[in-house]
Amino acid sequence: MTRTVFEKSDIIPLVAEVFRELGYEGASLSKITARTNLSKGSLYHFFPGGKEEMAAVILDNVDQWFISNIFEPLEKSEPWSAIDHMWQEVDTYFQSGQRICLMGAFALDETRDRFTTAIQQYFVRWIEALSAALVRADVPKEKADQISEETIVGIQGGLLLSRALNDNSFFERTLTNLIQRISVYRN
Amino acid sequence: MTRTVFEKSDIIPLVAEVFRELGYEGASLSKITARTNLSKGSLYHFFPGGKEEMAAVILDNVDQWFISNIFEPLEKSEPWSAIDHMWQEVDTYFQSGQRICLMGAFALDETRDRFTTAIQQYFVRWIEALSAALVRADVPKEKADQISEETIVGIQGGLLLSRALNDNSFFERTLTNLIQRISVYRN
DNA sequence: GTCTATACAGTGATAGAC
DNA sequence: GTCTATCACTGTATAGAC
Repeated sequence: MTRTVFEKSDIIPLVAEVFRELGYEGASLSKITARTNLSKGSLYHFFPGGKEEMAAVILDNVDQWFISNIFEPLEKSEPWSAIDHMWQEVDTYFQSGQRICLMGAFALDETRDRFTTAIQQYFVRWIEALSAALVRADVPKEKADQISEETIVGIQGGLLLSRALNDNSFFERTLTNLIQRISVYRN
Repeated sequence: MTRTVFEKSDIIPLVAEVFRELGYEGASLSKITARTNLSKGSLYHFFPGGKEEMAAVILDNVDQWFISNIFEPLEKSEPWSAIDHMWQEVDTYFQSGQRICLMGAFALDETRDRFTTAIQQYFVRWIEALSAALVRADVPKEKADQISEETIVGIQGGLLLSRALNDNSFFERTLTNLIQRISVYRN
């Protein structure tokens, strides 16, 4: 019998999706085994620290993705092209609002206290990277900080309400408004 | 031995706080018995439907509170005084960002699917009530809808980030910005 | 590296005494 | 209306065969 052998990197996105859909407490090992087609034994081979390690690795993975695809461009590339790029990446990453933000979801219950620094760093870096880009685009620092915070607030709030209302168009509408609002500072 | 006899209405806020802190899955009956000083037997006396009924009753309670204190004023009172009143109530209800929104938290995992209509109705009514107030304040309907959505998005996103960053000042800052933004339409 | 079998604490829920 | 005792089940985690 042929058996598909998985690498850890193949499993992570599968497990991530379970956490995303069910939350930390809701993502039971049985749900995870069902989704990955891996037994508990195998899961513990990859993640000796169990469920908590799985979540930690996944959060790190999410963070790395955002660093590569969003934060570093904001920090290094030409500001407005990086910002334009951010909107595209955000829209596809969150699947137009059908996918939630794991960092945000974990922040809303006591799961936050397990992963305090990971969650905090993610949002701090996002806000600071966007603000820095705006500053490089000649927006005054104080104003840039404010717009950046409002933008990340808008993205997270938009994702939440998109799910709460079960309305796919809601997140798109939120993004459109945010883009319009930030574009005022374009020359 | 004197025993304090509880009424259902006394228990609800205690149980609500457990759900708020731990989420639906995290709020185990043992945590709830500990917080209420009531045995499982007593809890099932008040809530024969168990945990799901507890959450449903609590969500209904939250909804009723918002209807009385925020939605109806927005729908009936002088628009700008109702909106001013909303900001005050929101700030104290969410304890300047230290308390999360149960409706929002439940929306972010599969708990949403247990309470779809309750969550949906809450946010729909809030958005529509605020928009209606703005329309009565002579803001064009389309613009009013947009501002209203942006405002509720801002409140929810602000609550989320306030917790994620563990920064009490964040929610206050968000509220200040939202108030400033909406006040542009004041005459 | 994958599995099955198992341990054992905790889960939501019920029965029945007081 | 409150409790204790107990239920069946699921939770995370581990041991050890292959």
